[in-house]
Formats: sequence, C-alpha cells, structure tokens
Amino acid sequence: MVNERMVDLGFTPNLNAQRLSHGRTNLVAIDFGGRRDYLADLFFVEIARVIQDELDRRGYGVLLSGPGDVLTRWVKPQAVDGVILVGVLPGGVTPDEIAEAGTPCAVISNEPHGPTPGVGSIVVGLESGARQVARLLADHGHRDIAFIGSDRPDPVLSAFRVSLEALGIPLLEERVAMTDASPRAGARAICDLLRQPHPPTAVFARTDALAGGVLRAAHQMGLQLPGDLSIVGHDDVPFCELTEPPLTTVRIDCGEIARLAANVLLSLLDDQTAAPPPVTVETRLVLRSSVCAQWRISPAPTQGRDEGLPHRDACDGG
Amino acid sequence: MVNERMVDLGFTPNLNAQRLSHGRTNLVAIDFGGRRDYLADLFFVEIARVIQDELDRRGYGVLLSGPGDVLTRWVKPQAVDGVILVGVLPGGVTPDEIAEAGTPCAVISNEPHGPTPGVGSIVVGLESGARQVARLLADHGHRDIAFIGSDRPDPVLSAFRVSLEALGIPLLEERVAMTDASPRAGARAICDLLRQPHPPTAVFARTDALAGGVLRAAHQMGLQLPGDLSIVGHDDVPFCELTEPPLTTVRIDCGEIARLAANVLLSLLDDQTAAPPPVTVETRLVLRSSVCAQWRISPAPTQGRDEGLPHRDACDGG
DNA sequence: GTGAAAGCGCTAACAA
DNA sequence: TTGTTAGCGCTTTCAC
Repeated sequence: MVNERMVDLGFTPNLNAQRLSHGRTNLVAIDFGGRRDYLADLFFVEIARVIQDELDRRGYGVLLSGPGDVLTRWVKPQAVDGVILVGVLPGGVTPDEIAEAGTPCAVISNEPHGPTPGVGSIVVGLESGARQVARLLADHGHRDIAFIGSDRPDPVLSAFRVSLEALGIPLLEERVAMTDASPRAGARAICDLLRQPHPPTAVFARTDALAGGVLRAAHQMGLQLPGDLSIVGHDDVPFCELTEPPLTTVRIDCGEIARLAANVLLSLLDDQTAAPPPVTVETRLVLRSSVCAQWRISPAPTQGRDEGLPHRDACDGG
Repeated sequence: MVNERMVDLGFTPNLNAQRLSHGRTNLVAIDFGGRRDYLADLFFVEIARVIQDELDRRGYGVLLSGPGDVLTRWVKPQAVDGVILVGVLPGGVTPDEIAEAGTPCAVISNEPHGPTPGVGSIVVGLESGARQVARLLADHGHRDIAFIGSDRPDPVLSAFRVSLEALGIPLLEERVAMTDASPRAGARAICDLLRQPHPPTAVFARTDALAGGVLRAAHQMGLQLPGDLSIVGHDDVPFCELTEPPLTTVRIDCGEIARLAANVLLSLLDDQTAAPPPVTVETRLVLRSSVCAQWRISPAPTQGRDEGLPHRDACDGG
C-alpha cells in the first residue's frame, strides 16, 4: 500500500543497498580474454549481443570484463553472480577456478570442460566444418591442397589433415603455411605457396580474414577465380558474400553458441550445484562460389605449373 | 598492519558494501541504443574496446546497457557513476536527462550537445568526409553522380549535395536512392540507378555494407570496375581493403572518438560541475582503387547508356 | 496489512 | 597505530 505510493511517486531503490542486503548482484561478467583478432571481432559482437539480450531479459546486467583477471577483479569481490568465458587462453583463468570461488561459469571453447558442478561448457565443434571442407575439395577433384593457418595446435588443421588423408590425399608439410592472422599475411602465404614447384589448386584459409588476403593476392596476380585457384575460408563473417567471388567458408553459429552459453549460466544461477554436460555446436560448410572443380591432370612434380603465373611481383605488394 | 595481514591472507573486500558506503560504484554504462546496424557493428567493437581499455585503466568497469532504458535501469538506481551514449536515437534518452539525474554523461553523435554541466559531447564531423568525396568525384571528371543511403535526414547526404552544387554539379533527385542498410539493398539500388535513361558514372554509398552490395551487383552485371562505375563507400570497415577493387571510402576514426569520449567522462567523473565544450572528430577520405577518371562525354539525355549494360537480369539475383 | 529492529560488509569519524 | 561506533539503504524477521 505505502510501497505502491512510493513507486508511483518515482522512487527508485538503490541497487547497491539491494545487492548488499540481498546478497546477489544480478550482474554477469563476460570475459573475452583480451583477444584482438582482427575480423574475428565480428564473432564477439554477435556473441556479446545475444548474451546481453538473453540475460537482460532475465534481469541480469552484463559487465565487460577487461584484459585483467576476472577472478580478482569481479568474482572475488562478489561483484557478479556469474561469468561467461569466451575462449580459454593458455595461462588465463579456468572455469574451474571461477566455480570454486563460488560463482557459476559458462565457457565457450574448442574442448569440453567438466561436467563439473557450477560450470557449463559450450563446445565449438571445429572438426565438422574442417571435415566438410576436405570432402568438398576432394569431391571437386583437388589433389594439391594447401592450408594457411595461424595457430598451433589447431583442431581445424588436424581434422582437415586427417580427413584428407582418409580420402587418400596427403596434406604435404610444405603446403601448410603458418602466419599471423592478418589478410596481408594470407596474401604473402598464398604467394609463397604458388611459387612452389608443384603449386596447390585449392587452399583452405583458417580465417576469412586470411582468405580475404588470398583473394586479394590472387586478383593481383591476375588469376581467374575460382578457375585457377579454389579458396575456402573459415568463420563466415558477413563480408564473405561480398567478396569476388563470394567466399565458400565454414560457418560458426555464434548466435546459437551465445544463446546456449547464456542459458546454461542462467540455469546454473538457479542451481549452483548442477553439473550440466558439455554441449557441442558443430561448424558447417557454407557453399558460395570460390570453389570449383579441378580437372587438370597433375603435371609431373619436376616441371610444375610455375611459369604460368603472371604478375609474380604482385606478391610483395600487399 | 592488521589490514596488510588481511590482504596477505587473500581477503577481498565486498564490492557492494564498498559501493554502498562509499557512494560510488566505479562502474560506467555504455549504451549503444539497441542498434543493429549490420556491418557497422565493427564500429561498436572498436568503440567498446577502446572505452573499456581507457576506463579499466582508471579503475572503472564497463556495463553494457541493453536495449532498455539506461536511465531507469542503471542511472536512477545509482548503479553507475557515468554513462557513455553512443549515438542519440530519436525517442531515446538524452544526455541532459542523464546529467540532470546527477550522473555525468558523454555522448557520441552527429551534432554537438551543450555545453551543459555534466555532459561531454564528441561530435562525428560527417560533413568533412562527404565534402571530400564530392571534390574527389568532381576532380575525376564525374558529372553524373548518384547517392545510395538509408536514413533521412542524413548530414552526409546534405553535405554531399551542397558540396557538389558548389562545384556546379547537381545531385538529381532521381539519383538518390533510399533503402535499408543491407548489401542486398545496395545491389538493388545500383541496378535501378543504372537502368535509368541517363545512368550515373559514379556512386557514393552511405555505408560500406551498401557499397559492398553495389560492388557485387556491378560484378554480376559484368561491369569493369572502376572503369564503368566509380564507387565510394563510407565508414572504412576492415573489409574495404579486401574488396575487388579495394574500396575508396570515408574513414571514421572510432578509436579516437572512443578515447575522447572516455576521457571527457573521466574528467566529468572528477568534476561533476564541469561543462566541457563539444569536440569534433572529422571524417576523412581514404583513397583506394574504386574510383577512376571519367572522360566519357555525356550522351544526350534521351539516348542514355542503357543498352550497353550486359546481364541486366543479374539485378534480381542477389 | 503496518511498524520496529537487526543485519548485510564496508567507510569514515572519532576516541583511545 | 588501533579500537569503537555510526551510518550507507535496503531486506528480512518478528511483533503488533
């Protein structure tokens, strides 16, 4: 009765007092591990947005945890009720540490965590997409295949290699290039790869940013795409449908991943003792136009296709 | 002495109690106004990241305010010490409302706010870039120029039109297309534009996403770029250097903008009564390869260039 | 229904 | 330096 009046008169309770007395903050920290992945950022927007949406609806606020340590900055001081860890970096906080501190935690990563009480694990099934790429390239007659990546170890590379080998196609060590994650690095890598005596007819780039660089370099060299070189990316960032040709790539369903993460956390928030099993979201191939059939008969290893490539010097440009 | 022992023993003070007693939260809300601008998202990542960096360094946490009302959700309940408003949407909260509620506020928007005590205003000077585009196209001999946008009123469009007219080039009403913000819409718009009896030789797309659609459509129509059509985008999102040809566009320096916003807020946090003058960050042209000289003599209005365009039907594709 | 009182964990002011 | 006490503004409990 009296309370209703107060509300009507525009009274707003002090959240901090509420939190202190009630013992819960209705705040969740989201920790991106201080990564700065160039275009992969697009993931994070999507993930942050969906998580924010989902949690906001249930009355939770979202705190952007900085590059510092979530544990000491937010968890220990009891400033948040839960944490979402996006990716687990070597040397960073582990979900178990957070859960042990009494705060539920959802992790998004490449590998399953738990089941452990208080931690929910969303696994990005990177292998499926990689397998599909292997099959796609094999089905299109490619035998000389390259890979451009930037991390070791990389589950995508492993799955790609294994799948290729299962199809009777070796992924030669000189055809896997490891660089940094920038488009420029991708451009340089493909140039080196094509300069080899026995150049690849198809390349799988670990990220779309890298693939973008490959595309750029290929155009500068005057190659016909995808005729002279088939290209597959990874991540399916929005610009993939705008490249020339539109990029065939592997899609990571960030929306789904974020939704699942938010929801395990929410359930953990209701019941701290629950130990939900890991949930996997598989990546999958998205077909566009940057891959085509390769019917050329492989030349003898000694003579290569090398002299056929125009504008070799474009490689050092950018 | 005793205190030191507590710290050593791993004691962490309860933030909520601290906040209640100390009267400050060391939290800042950042409000993106619930926008979902497709690729323009890239801005937000950059802005969020820089703001987070800058504030974190000074001991402030960053709260992602959701699509709801910052005022009632965070400001009134005294859950944050300050607010950063990114863009001011019609019908949304105004910086003055927030300042009047006793919470300092920094705004990033197209137009100056204040000076008002408690609000800092960072202005994105959209006109400069637009002017530079007008001059660029004029200098390259273009006289038949189109614009593809998605908002009205749009300071970019106004400045572009005025600058063009000052150079003796009218921006005909039938050459400005208003659509939604997707690349697909851009593709459709350019198709319509090129179908006109007297088609443009250059087009200024209000966003890079739109420009991406234009690029796509142009390729599908078999146009030579930039020979047959010069294209300028706006925003300079990272993929601009990966398109074919790389996109000439207008750069918005998000990092600088965010840094300034964070810093006015910080100074306002120290002195609530300050009324700093608005600060403008000008946009500027970034030259790449999607614009070239136009030496073709304008044909008589009645005959047009229409029949010269191959693959007209590509327009409805995607 | 309403009012009074204790306590959430800290800070700040004062006394020892 | 250290101990004590009174709030900060709410929730919860227990009377009335």
